[in-house]
Amino acid sequence: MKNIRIKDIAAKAKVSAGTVDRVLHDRGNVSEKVKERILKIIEEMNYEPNLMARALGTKKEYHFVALIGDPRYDAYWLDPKAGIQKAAKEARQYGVKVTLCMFNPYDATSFVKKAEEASKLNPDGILLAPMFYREVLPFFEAWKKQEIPFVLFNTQIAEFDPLSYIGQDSYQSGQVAGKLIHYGQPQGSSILIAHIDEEISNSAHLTKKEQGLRNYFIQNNLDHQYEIIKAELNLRNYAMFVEQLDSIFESNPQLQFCFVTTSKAFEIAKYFEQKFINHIRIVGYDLIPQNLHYLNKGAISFLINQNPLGQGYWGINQLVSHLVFKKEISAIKFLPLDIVTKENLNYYIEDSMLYNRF
Amino acid sequence: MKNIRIKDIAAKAKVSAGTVDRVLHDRGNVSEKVKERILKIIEEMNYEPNLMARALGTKKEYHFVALIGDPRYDAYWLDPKAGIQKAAKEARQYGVKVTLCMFNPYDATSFVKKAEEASKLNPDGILLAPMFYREVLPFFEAWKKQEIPFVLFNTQIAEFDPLSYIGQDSYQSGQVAGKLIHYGQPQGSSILIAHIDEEISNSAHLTKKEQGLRNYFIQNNLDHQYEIIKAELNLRNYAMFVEQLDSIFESNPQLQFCFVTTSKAFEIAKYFEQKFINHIRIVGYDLIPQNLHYLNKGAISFLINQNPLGQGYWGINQLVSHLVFKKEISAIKFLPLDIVTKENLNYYIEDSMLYNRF
DNA sequence: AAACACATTGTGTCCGCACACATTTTTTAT
DNA sequence: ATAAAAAATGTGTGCGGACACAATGTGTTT
Repeated sequence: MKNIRIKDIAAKAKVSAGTVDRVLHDRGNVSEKVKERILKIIEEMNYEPNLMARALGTKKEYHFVALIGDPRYDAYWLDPKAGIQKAAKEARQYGVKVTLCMFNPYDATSFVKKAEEASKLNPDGILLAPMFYREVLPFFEAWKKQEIPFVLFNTQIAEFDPLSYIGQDSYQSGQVAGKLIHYGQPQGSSILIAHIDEEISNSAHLTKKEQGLRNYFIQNNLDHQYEIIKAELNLRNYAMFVEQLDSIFESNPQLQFCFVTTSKAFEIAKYFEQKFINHIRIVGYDLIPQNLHYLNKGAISFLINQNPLGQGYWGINQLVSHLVFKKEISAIKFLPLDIVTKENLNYYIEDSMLYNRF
Repeated sequence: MKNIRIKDIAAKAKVSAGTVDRVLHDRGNVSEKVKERILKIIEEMNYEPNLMARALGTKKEYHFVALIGDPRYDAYWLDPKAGIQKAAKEARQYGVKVTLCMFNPYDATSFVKKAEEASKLNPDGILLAPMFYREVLPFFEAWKKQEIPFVLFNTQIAEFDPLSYIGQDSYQSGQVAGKLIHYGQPQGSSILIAHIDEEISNSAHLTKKEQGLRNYFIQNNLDHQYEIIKAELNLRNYAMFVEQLDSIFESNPQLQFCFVTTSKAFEIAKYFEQKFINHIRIVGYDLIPQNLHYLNKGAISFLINQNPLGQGYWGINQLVSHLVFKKEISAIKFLPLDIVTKENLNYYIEDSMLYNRF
């Protein structure tokens, strides 16, 4: 049994293909009676359009904008960028163009400026990492009014229903970190939670990671065995950063673990290296080169992979699926919480990430 | 600038589209001179065929056979089967049909019988899990003679170059297990390697996993701190299975870890449950329901995910990519060594993570 | 009843490619 | 030199869908 075509439906309904087409696209100019008959037949025959034929016939062009951090300020953004570009390349032959608007991830003003640029381009869809909560809200409203669908990634924001959110369950990643620490030291331990280099008030996901970790111990009735110390650190002033760490580790000699909620675990590793500290284990996020360096040296025990490349890729992919192929897409797409260590690292880098999962 | 079409190349080369087409498909009947000219232009203009138009235009039907284990004998095979079926469904509209041939994974004769069935169907391609090394070799030869391309998955066999191999690096997964054990007990420990329910002589991957584990400790100069005990166990006779375990744990009271190289970690967990043993940590393979039960209870610490669903999916996908879309495909596709624990489990089983492709 | 507006339905072409078939050019045989 | 065979090249159609446009049909106005 072959696939049902518009022709087949037209034949069964004793109308022409054009009429069926009008019904399919709800373009009107079809009598109620015929419309219902056709609709019923479509239902019965379980018609599914041939997406390739559809894409082939249409010459509509789609223009998407990706609003992401600029890798020149933070190398983390190399991966999302690469993922976006890969998706853009694949979608090019379907008439999709993607413009990158890259902001300074440390500067809200820059974000606003680039978001304005993005708006001015009047794209058919937007993919963005809404790093600055306060600043992004007015844009959400504007895009909604203009009916420009947008997909969020990297940072979850519940409000203002986007077309889709791609990212990780930050809370759950904190739980994973809890497990790794607990498994590494079942008798109990002293843990430093370090939020490095991101404004915590504007970054809900950092708090979620922290909560996930804390709740792991509470839920498992281990909270009296594990002491948790929290620190917000900033690298703008490196001397001060070191000073703060000095003070923390001097006053807490019993510390055995360090959980870094941002991609800056390597900074802690570097500090340990300089101070000849090697008894404190580090769990962090993101497979950026500096982190990998210390992962391979054994200074970092585990990294939780947020698959930034995949996030960028699937972000564009969602836009394409929805707008070009008019497929149903899921409103939220959690990527797996990959536990990465020196031994399985190879399979998480490169663009193998795109193929190896669905 | 739009995509280059055959027409564009034809115009530049001052020939007709038909001639370009002949060159593209190497169908001959083109003079050397013209062929080279066209080839050069194709190169220059960086032509990439429109795959949708290609798939649309051809009415050729493809018939693939998937030769896998029957889930009725071992629930492990549910996942590969599901992955294959998902890929088959997606590929259906390109004229692809997939027939499943499922053998009893504990019975080489059954494998041979089903492999013969598969051959008789004279398919355009075969995806198979070559579980029985000796028995599968003659089929490889036959298929090669018949020019039926085949893709291997699940079990790696180096010889008889298949179109592609999909699976895990078994050796490296042993290394991961080593890391998990070392991290959990840095001072050294006593480890049981359990090969359960598979004939080790016919399953090279079990040995590779073992080697990976052993070498982890050797490479890190820890081999004098970690004592490794090896056991080959069989579940045909459960009483004997228990007896063997009894004897092992009685004579090795210092055991702290158990590394199960097959998907039968839950059998060890069950045994521990019955014997009220809870100080020995288990690392195993495969997210099958029984394993997940004990993972959630905490009896199993980690499972290494072989992503069997993905293996099935990508196996069919490779055949489709190669034969239907005539894409270049990689000869080997290692899937990541996912470290799965209770806390990140959800993201490896939900099929909401089955990303849509376009 | 003719003229017209408007609602409804049908027809044809294009999208890019593959392949069958038609046509032209070149080579070979007589 | 000419016919026949072979090689090289060109042309046309269909795949399934989208959409512009053409062609009906229906009802209203004068």
